[in-house]
This record gives sequence, C-alpha cells and structure tokens, in this order.
Amino acid sequence: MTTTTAPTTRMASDERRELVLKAATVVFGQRGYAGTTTDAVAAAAGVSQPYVVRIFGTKEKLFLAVLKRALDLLLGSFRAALASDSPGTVGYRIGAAYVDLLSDRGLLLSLMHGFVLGAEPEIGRVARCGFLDVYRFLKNEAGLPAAEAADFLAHGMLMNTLVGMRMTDDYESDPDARELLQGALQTKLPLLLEVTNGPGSSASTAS
Amino acid sequence: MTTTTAPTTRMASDERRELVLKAATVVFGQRGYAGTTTDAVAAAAGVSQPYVVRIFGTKEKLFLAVLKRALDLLLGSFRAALASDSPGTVGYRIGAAYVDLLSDRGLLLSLMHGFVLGAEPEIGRVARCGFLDVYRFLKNEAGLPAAEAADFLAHGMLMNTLVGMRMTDDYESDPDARELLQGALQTKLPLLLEVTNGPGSSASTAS
DNA sequence: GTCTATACCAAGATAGAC
DNA sequence: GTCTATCTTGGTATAGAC
Repeated sequence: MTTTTAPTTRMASDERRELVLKAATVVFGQRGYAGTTTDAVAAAAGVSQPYVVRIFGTKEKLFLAVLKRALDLLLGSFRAALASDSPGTVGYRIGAAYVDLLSDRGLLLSLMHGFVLGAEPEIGRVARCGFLDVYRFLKNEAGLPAAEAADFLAHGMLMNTLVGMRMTDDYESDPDARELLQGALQTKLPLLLEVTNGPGSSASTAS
Repeated sequence: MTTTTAPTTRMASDERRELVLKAATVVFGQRGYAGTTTDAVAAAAGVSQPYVVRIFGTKEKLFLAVLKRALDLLLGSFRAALASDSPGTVGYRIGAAYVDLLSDRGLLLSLMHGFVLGAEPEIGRVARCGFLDVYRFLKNEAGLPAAEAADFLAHGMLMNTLVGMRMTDDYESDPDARELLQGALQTKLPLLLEVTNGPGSSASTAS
C-alpha cells in the first residue's frame, strides 16, 4: 500500500511532528509496535512513509516518542484532576481522568503495548520508568497508600485490557460482557461506548 | 537467520505439536504476535521453519492455538485450585494458582498480547471469548460476586503487565519497584524472582 | 513426518529531486 | 520540509525431496 499524497502544505517541524505522533498513537494502539508499519502511520498522518522515518530516525524511536508523549499527557491529566475542585475523593477524580483518556483513541493502548514489551531493551526501559512514575505520582502527589495505588493501577490495566480486546463489541449481545464493563467502568461506560461503538450505542447519555 | 537442525527424530504429530506450542508460547509471550517470526518459534522448538507452518497452516493459526491452549491450562489450573483442600479463601487459592502460572514463562504473557489485539478479527474473538470464560468461571464456579471477580481480573492484569515489562529487573535497584511488586504479588514474589532473575535473587525461598 | 531450497512480498530505510 | 523512487532485508509460505 503506497501512500498517495497530494502536494502537502509545509508546516513547522514541531507541528508536523505532533501531527504524526497523534496518528502514530492511534495506529500503534490498534496494532502494537511490531504490527504497525511506518507506512500505515504515514497514511494516517497524511504524509509520505519516508518522511515519517526522516522525522524520527527509526520506527523504534517513533514508538518511544509516542510512549513518552502518552506518559506526559497521562501524568498531566492526573495532575490537573488532582488540582481541580470537582467533587469526589482524590482516587475518584484521578480515576475519572483516566477513563476520560480512554476516549483519546490509542493513547492508553499504545502504552499498554509498550508495557508488555519489556524484552525490548529500550522500550522496556521507558515502560518501566513511566509506570513507576505513575505509581510515584499516586503515592507521593496524590497521597494514596501503597495498597490503594496498586489497586488503582490494577483497575487501570483491566480497563486497558477490556478496551484493547474490544469487549465493547460484545456489550449488546453478551450479558456478562455488559456486566463486566459496567463493573469496571461505572458511570464512564456510556462515554466509552460512544467513542468505540459510535453514538447511540448506550441507553442514554443524559436525559 | 536460518535454522540449523540436526536430522530430527520422528515423533507422533500430537507430541510434536505440543512441543512447538510450548516453544511458541514462550516466544509469543516475549515478542508478541506480530513481533514473533515463525523462524524464531522453529528455532526454539528445534524444528525447521517450514515445518512449523506446515503443522499449523499459518502464523495466525499457530498463535490462536497458543491462546486456546493457554486458556485451557489457565482454567484447568483454576478448577484444580478450586477443588483442592489447601487453606485460604476461594479467591486466595485461585489467586495462588494464577501466580504459579506466571512461572510458566510466556503463558500469561501470550494471553496478554492476545488480549490487546482486539482489532485483529480472529484473535479478538478468541480473546474476548476466553476472557469472558474466565470471568464466568470466577462468578459461577468459584462463586465470587461480580465486583470481586472484576477485582481479581484487575489484579491479574496488573501482574501480567508488571511481568511483561520486566519490572523484576528493577527489583534490586528501585525501592518503588520493589514495593509495587511486593504489593502485587505478596508471598509469591520470591517464586517469580527466581524464575525471572534466576535463583538467589530474592532474600530467601525457605530457611 | 521432516527437511532443503526457494518464490514472493512486505516493510524499513536511503538517495536525491523539488 | 516533503516527496518519489528504490535498495535491501527479512519473513511467510510453497514445492518437492527424503
């Protein structure tokens, strides 16, 4: 599949970089690191394949950049949720922020793919380091006790897994899938269903 | 990399199949679906690459077979733990069985890779179905309430993630990694450290 | 049942024009 | 800054011998 690209408008390298990173996040989130081709990323970003390589050097460096960006956004949104004065406990507010991130298609899934690739030296390093940063945030900044922080992470991993396997596809047809999704996502489930299955897939968003 | 294979001893197809599945489980667990080459599997199994393809038809079918086998073993070991008369609550006993499976290098990690590949039609189907089977087991056979079953799954996913990212590599050097691993794995941590980091990496197994 | 040899394609990366 | 063209490698799958 060769990318058909109309003579693209020039833009500052920082802008283009971010554009490609966004596109790459979606594709990596869907297909994983090895399963993603630089050509697919290029197509999603609307640029040529060699240009993607040109910007980031190698596919691995691109993936690492995606991971770092995702971790930055994640912690940024956690910090915002912590600072905000919305109702609920600290854990609840950060949890809500996490679920909101699930709608940023690919962000948490790209992370997830990175997390299970500890055997790749570079990727593993970034994954472990990033994961620990989140753990430290939960304990030191959000003030959660160790057990609660681990619990938070555990449920985050469950959500990632459910989304990654597209369990939402079985939401209509399988009562157990429905129950599990409801248990894991609570009030945020309608949001996720809307994002993944398109508008109108849940009973009602607000009425 | 071409596989160097000494004139291999013949064996029944079922035996050889299981042998290749075991090897494939390890490699897929390490590198994921797309990241694994049939040649690497062949090398690990000590057979030729075309033979691996010959047995399973395609790489995808091989991976699906790995997933199904892993799910069978998982549920089998859960049922055994449930039936056994070892001490502890049902949740504890099944949890212990799960952690024991972590030492079967690759089994849970292959599953994990399958779980986050919901976009692949076949793999996604098997993943969702298998995951729901486990959920149903926890509720219907083990008798856990929905919330506890979800909690169990959540912590399972956290363990898979920690093992997949090789967090055990940071066990010595990073106090937070140590704490997180201890919190997630409890009394089973020494077992895991022995498997991943080699004997003697934890304080003591028994004394 | 198992191998060797190989066809064939996909994908990452490079060269170089504009 | 961005593209087209292309080199090169590696990897799945097939053919066919033993």
